Amino acid sequence: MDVHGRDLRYFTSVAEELSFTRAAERLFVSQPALSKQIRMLEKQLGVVLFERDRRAVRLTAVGEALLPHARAMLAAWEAAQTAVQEARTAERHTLVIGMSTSPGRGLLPALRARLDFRHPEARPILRQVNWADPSAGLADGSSDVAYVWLPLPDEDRYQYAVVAREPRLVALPDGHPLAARAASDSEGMVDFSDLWDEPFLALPPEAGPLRDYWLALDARDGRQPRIGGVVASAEETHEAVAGGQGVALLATGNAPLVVRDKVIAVPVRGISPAQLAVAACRDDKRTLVLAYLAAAREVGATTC
Amino acid sequence: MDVHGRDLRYFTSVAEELSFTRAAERLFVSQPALSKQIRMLEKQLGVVLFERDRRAVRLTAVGEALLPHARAMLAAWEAAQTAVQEARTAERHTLVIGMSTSPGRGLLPALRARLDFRHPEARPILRQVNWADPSAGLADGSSDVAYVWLPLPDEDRYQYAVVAREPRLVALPDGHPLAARAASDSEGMVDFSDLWDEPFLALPPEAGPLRDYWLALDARDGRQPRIGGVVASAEETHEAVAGGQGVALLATGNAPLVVRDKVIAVPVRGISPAQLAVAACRDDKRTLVLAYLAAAREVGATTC
DNA sequence: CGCTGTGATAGCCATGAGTTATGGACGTCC
DNA sequence: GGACGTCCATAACTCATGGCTATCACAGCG
Repeated sequence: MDVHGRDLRYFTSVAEELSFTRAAERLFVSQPALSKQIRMLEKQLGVVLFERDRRAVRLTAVGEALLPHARAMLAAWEAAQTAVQEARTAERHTLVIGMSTSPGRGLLPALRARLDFRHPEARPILRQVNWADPSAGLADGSSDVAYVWLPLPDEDRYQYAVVAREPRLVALPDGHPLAARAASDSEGMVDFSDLWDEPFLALPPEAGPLRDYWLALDARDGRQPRIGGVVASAEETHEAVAGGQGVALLATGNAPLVVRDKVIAVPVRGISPAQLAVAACRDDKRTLVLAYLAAAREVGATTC
Repeated sequence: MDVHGRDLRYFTSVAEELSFTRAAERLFVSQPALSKQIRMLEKQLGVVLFERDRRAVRLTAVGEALLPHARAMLAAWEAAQTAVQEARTAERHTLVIGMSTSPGRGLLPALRARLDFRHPEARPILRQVNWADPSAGLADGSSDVAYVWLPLPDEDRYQYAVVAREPRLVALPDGHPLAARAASDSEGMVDFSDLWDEPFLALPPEAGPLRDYWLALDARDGRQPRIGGVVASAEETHEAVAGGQGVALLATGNAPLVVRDKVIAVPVRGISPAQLAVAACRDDKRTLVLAYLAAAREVGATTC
């Protein structure tokens, strides 16, 4: 039914040398082994491939018919092997970088430059992941490294480096009463306690602890937040805030993505700053991944 | 180094089914066997071909790269097999008919018709063989059946059927004294004893007993013949006789090939008639060979 | 909770591909 | 003409491999 590639190699060698002994030493096997294999091949095909005269070995018509096919298959296998190796190195040099929204803040070019310097062969690929996955693709392996907001669910499964630490703002419709209150504040801020009764836009439930974090559950003294809607992208957030469905906490660096038209953002007193990190799976020891994390640590040291 | 075709089959099956279990039953092997083989293939190539998630199996980028090559090789093997089978049937239907000179006497068409009747698929091929080989290619296997003159060297190696039995003539230059003697003979013949001292044209030494036969050694009472030259074809014989190098014995049916211009042929008294046979190797039991011999026997029964 | 379906693992066995040693048929050389 | 060398085939053995069954671990589902 099938052939072993080896048998084809043996066959072509004997066909080229027209001698079992010489072919055997060219193939680095013993002559009886070669004889036997050729016999097995002939038996399998039900034909005679070589005419073993006392003094000479020569191809039969059938052998002649097989030879070009055998050569073609061997060449095809060579090609297949190189294709596999190429795919493998391409894969080794590819780094899939997951992110929810563009991390901005000049982070991507800064890290890219550091990666390029150490690993010019690297081929980083940027990948947008829905906000519903707080690990930005790490959890299901679709990203090698990712820009994530802390805290991560299952945080001990990951290794990470914080690259930005920024106060959180609240996004409001521009006519909102709290906007005026902030304007009258000495620092232009609002207290989070003033937001307790506001309807909030939340991440999808799958986001787990991250959803809680952006609702600032820990700063509510045990009170349940009112959920005004679920959003899974900057665009949705803008629309929902402008439409009066609720307010939403934002990292400072993300404000430009949401603040326009009828939406403003105001700093909030009494909640912890947001932390953006570059993360990877804890057990991932691949060179490029570690290099990207190292770059993140360097950049993080200067920006935080 | 090489692959077993089976592994490629297994690989493509799993790639198509994206399930080891289903692929295994499609391949009529157990699921563990399939798992193991795929692992071995991956180990051999040093790459991961499938990503086995708990719930799903999918091709890696490397697997994707291998798949088309694997398919191509399987297709190539299919093609190779059909090529071999075609060559085999072509070979089975081919009958190489060896002959020294054209046997003439209407034998070829008569036998051809009988062969066609029984085996319309047969593809007889006529092959001219030098007179130096009295077996007309049977000895070295280059002919399957052959028109030969008896006696054959190693006669027990062959099976044969006599298809013509004819008096032998002697070819002479037209001015030769024996031509006149024959003309005055009551039966228009010469006695072989009259030829004892003539120079004879002989077959090459390799022809063995056949050379002796056409020198009619047995009718010389122990006297050695004088050899006027060596000939290996009808054309050479004509030239040599016409040129006076010597005389030569001929089968009646072959006379037309030699007798023209300055060469005549005269019946000889005192030597046995020539016997033309169709022969094959004794141990050759192939259908077409036996059929041709049977046809020869039928035709021989009517002509002898 | 147990049931089902999937892939991996373990242990067993037959086969297959390799080895060395040897045999038989020719050529060749002294 | 006998000794030897060459070449392919055969024999006997070893060990890896490909197959099997039985079983486990885990996820999804009723």
